[in-house]
Amino acid sequence: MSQSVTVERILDAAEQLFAEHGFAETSLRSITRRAEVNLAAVNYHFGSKKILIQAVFSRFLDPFSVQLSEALDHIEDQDQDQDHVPGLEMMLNLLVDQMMAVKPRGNNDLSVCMRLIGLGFAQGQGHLKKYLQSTYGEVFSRYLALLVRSCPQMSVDTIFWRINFILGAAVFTLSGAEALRSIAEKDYGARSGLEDILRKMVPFMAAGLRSSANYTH
Amino acid sequence: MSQSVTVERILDAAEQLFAEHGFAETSLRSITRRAEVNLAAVNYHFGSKKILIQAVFSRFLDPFSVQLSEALDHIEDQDQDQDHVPGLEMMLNLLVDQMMAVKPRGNNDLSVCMRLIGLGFAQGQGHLKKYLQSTYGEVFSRYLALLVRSCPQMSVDTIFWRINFILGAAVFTLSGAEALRSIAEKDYGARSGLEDILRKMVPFMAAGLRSSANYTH
DNA sequence: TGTACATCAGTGAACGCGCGTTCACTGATGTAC
DNA sequence: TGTACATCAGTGAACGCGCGTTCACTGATGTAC
Repeated sequence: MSQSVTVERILDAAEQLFAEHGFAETSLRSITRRAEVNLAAVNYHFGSKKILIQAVFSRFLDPFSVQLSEALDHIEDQDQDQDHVPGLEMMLNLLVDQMMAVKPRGNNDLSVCMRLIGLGFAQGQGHLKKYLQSTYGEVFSRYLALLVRSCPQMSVDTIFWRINFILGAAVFTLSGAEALRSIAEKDYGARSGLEDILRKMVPFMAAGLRSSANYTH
Repeated sequence: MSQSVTVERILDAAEQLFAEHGFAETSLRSITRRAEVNLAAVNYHFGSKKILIQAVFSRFLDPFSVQLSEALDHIEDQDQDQDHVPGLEMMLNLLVDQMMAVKPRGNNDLSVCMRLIGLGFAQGQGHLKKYLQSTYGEVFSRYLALLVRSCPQMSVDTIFWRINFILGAAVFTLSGAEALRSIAEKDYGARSGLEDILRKMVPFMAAGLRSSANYTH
């Protein structure tokens, strides 16, 4: 193995603990205790806690962004040939497909990664936002451009805010997905997988994006 | 004044710094430095950092929840008399009205409070979620019951998830409202107040809640 | 084949620092007699 | 009116603790001659 087993153990433990308690609230001592490795190993392999946090994101975002990028290539190629614009639901489902397809590791828990994304948006950690922006910003922008093209003609302002609304709905729901699923099961006995939730979002988002009336009060 | 000026100074400073950096990342030393009060004053007046965090929320949520509760009383009374169900847009706009109406303090910045709510959802701070649930859960449930009644007939499962989607859109957008507004202004020169953003959400949310098709893939 | 050296993963113990909290104390104001 | 005591907001300095990071070191493996 090119990567040492210690590195993987640290990343596994860090991923779980960050998702449970947040970045600032998780100490290197708790991570190395769970990983059953020496405290100094984190700074030996990663250099600092900051870089460890970024590495946790890279491990699942790298394969995801590569796959998504290829899917976008495919769509752009098709468009050039046939000159047809993909539907809104198709574009949203594409993202769900890509999320479900990414299986970087055996023990990978998608909802843990979702929770990390949610935390990344909310928590301080300015370095993390800069890192995510500079590393994955381009793929994200490409997807957004295609999504906008699939929306009915509307003002830049309206599109801008509605994209933020759907982003918020996704991040919020998925970062709390674990908890929400158990509430749903307890309250009315519905067991839903992560994919079910994502698919439920599609018509909601499509309808929201399409809604015409700027309701005047 | 019944409340000492020191207490207000601490709450003002804590509110701003929590919103900027998060709860764990903000030290009592930085709060008391900005408030220009003695470090020990926090523990003297509040007892602990935990209770200070809760007090910051109480200061703006208490007046809000009282006003909202009165507005809900009014709607429930009207309904009994006239037996008509308020529209979805009306219910959503009601919430915006209440948010804009609450002016607990002169220097109050609504977007700072919104950001705190967003952080409260995302950050660890288990004690905070318990506190918010036990203190404001009842008003929230009452509003939700009325909102559900205004939705077209649909399954419990669909309603449950869609409520979470709109909650996410609201929390996410408002907690980053300050940053998003400056991006919008820089990118396409549109200046929008907080109320503008909230009103833009109404048709989006109404359309999302109403969307009928459970799009099959 | 044997020896000297380099590289590298990992370790144990300590470093200095900033944290939330505590405590004995001050000084101003109110109250009882 | 004067004195003794109680209450209360606020203070300065220190407490012990857990934090991220550093450093000298070990022991295994690879490489050169």
